Amino acid sequence: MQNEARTPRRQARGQQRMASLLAAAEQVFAEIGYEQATTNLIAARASVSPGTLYQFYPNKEALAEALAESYAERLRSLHERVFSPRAATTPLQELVDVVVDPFLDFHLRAPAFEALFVGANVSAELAKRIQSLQEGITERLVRLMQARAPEISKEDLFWAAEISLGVFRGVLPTITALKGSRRNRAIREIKALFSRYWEPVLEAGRKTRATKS
Amino acid sequence: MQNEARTPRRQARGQQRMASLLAAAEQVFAEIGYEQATTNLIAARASVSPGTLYQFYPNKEALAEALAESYAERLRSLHERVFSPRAATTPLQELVDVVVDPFLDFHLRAPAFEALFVGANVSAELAKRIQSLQEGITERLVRLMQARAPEISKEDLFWAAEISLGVFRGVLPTITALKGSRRNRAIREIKALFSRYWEPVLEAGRKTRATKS
Amino acid sequence: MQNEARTPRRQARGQQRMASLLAAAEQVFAEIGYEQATTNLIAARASVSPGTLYQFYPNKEALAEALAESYAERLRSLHERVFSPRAATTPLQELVDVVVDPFLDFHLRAPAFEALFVGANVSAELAKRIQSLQEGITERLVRLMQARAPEISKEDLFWAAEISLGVFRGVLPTITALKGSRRNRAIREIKALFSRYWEPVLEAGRKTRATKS
Amino acid sequence: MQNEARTPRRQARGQQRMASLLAAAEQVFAEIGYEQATTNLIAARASVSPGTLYQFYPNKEALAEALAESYAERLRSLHERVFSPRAATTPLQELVDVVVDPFLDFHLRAPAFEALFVGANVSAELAKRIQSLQEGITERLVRLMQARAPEISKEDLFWAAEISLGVFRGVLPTITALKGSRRNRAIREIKALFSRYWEPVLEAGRKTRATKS
DNA sequence: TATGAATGAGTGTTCATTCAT
DNA sequence: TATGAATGAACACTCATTCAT
Repeated sequence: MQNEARTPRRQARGQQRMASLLAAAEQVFAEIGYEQATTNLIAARASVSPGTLYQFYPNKEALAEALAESYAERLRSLHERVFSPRAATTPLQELVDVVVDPFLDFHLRAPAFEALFVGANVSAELAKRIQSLQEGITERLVRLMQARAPEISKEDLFWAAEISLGVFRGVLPTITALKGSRRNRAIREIKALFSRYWEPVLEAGRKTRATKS
Repeated sequence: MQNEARTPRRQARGQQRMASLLAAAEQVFAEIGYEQATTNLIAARASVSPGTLYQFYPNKEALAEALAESYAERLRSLHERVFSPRAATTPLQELVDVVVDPFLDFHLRAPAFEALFVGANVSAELAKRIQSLQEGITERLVRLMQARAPEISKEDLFWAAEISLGVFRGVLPTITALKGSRRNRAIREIKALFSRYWEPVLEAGRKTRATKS
Repeated sequence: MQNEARTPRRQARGQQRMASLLAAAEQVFAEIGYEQATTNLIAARASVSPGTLYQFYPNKEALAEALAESYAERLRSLHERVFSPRAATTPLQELVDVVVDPFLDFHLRAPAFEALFVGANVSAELAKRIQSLQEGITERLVRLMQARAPEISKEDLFWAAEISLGVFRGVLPTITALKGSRRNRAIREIKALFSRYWEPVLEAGRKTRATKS
Repeated sequence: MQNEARTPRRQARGQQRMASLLAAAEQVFAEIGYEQATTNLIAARASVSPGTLYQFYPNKEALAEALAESYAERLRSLHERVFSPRAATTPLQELVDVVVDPFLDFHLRAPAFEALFVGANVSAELAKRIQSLQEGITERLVRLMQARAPEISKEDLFWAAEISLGVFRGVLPTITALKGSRRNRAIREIKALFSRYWEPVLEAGRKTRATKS
């Protein structure tokens, strides 16, 4: 009787613990990086003992994995919103907003993403999953571009996407370090950059087609 | 007589050791980052015992400092070459080459630059010197842009420079990870990006001026 | 319910560990001195791993500090017993007993006192606290002498106290090295010394006063 | 020819090196103690390389041994001066001067004596030689006392000597720490102590004998 | 003879992980 | 389930001693 009543409650409490541990890990990874983060610090941040942490996550990397999984989930929903069929026909200015804003928003809400995804010394398995996540983004971006500029070779589009993502990663620290109007100024600048960079790629064909029709 | 011959030879050996230790440190920092790098590993990489390392460098940070000093020196000579008065009048395409190529070359020959200059837990003193190095680059870039586009506000130019450097940092890993023709392709792409991004900033005024004359 | 019972037990274990680590440190400091003592040796003496030591004491000096604190506490209670108002009127022979015996007892139960308090390379803070402890003893002794011999200058009393403490420190190793009846013989001798040394200082006035009354 | 000419010169230079190394070791031992002293520091103090130090002294303890030997030599000459037959008949006040002053002088000129002779972690062999040195002093003192007070048991005299030496060791740091008039004041005090302490031992018999005769 | 580079075991200390309670 | 004490290998760094020159 009691067991039947307790179990779900216990499980609920367990879920909460896992969530708060994960939140603590995210904070700590974001602040000092994956390798520098200690499991004792994460446990303390979550106000539990180290033993408790290990009851829910078998080791430090499991926290990274769970975080990566959560990020992957959020990225999936992001992709559905961003890379919709509509994106193929949106005007460029708007497209930049439609792509950049959600990604920025994602990164601001996923502060440990960079810490985990660049240079973290994780197991080969996790590294592979992380890589496939990144490649997933590239692929989606290539497909979006392809839909808008079918006359451009897939290879050219791949490089444009690859570089675009590099650019995004590069300016991210600048943006997260900024606040308020200065952050908005930086965001305007990076959007201007993408507009100018993508314009010949994504608009050339459209103009031609527009002329033709 | 013999003494005069011997002493320099021993000192030469010391200089060589310092160089090989620094090279080992650079390798290791680049591979696994400053904090993750262990002095024992660096010593082993240089095929000496830990004690030998400490005969030449009093602590781990001294290696970072020496490396930073060497990088600063190279950056100074880079700046002189890149930010010459001529750069104010070079055609944009050429300017991109003139700016991007040396910086790329520098980073390819300074593999630990990123590891040291981004997020390494170094002493306040070294951190300050590193920051001033970075700010020096931004400043030079702003000044170069100002010379070409005096009609644009200094603030706008600052943001353009800031974002440009972020972009550069962002694509660097992509480029260093590549080899041969694929690397060249990526470099072409990033140059295209800079051309398109800078064009309105740096050419608008020039065209106007050209028209006027 | 269980939690209330369990937690104190764990904490009790911690208290025991701290005590046994402190005892081990005291032993080792006494045997080979503060600087020569290694934390690994102390941990081994307490039959724990080095990590355990550091769970309770953040560093080697913290052990010295805790020991000093414990010694200071014992000294305070010693002072209350020894430097009572009664001491001003006790006959000299008895006074020697009343002063020497408790101090001897204290040192025999505080074997690391000398190792810590003479020449140990500790932090400035701890060194200051130790010095104030020592000065406290001198001061108390001077005050006691003053109560018995108000006609003698404070400076003379200060020197008598200073030298007395030096004497005590000097004979301490001799006494701790001895056992049984030989130790008692040495103690008798040192008491004879103090009697003869203090007699002119502490009795001259008393006799005069006695004669007068 | 050259060899015959060189050898003495070389040996002379070697003697100088050994002396300057020994002086450096004495300094360093006195300043930071035997264990804390590093051979590299001693070599640097003598302005030679570590290798040179080891050319003359096979290890750190050899320096201590040589120093102990030098101290033993000085002690021997001290003994001859102090423990002369005359000492048996000198008035007590004068005897105190005759004994205390040379010993104080010796210790002020042998600053590493204490560092070496109390608690230094040296080989059993050296420890034994050091102990025999100390016992030599006790023995001489006992014999001197015996000459003055033949009616007192040898055991009592032994304890008086033992404690006297402890006293001396105990006040030595106080005296070496002082300078000028304050040092003289302290020396007066310690002499007063010895006068009062030895008086019953050394004078009782004399008075009796004087009365008898 | 003199140098100073080289060694490597040993310091104090940290931290991912385990385990008794 | 939750605790926090316990572990021990590994880290940055030191130093007595050796050795090539």
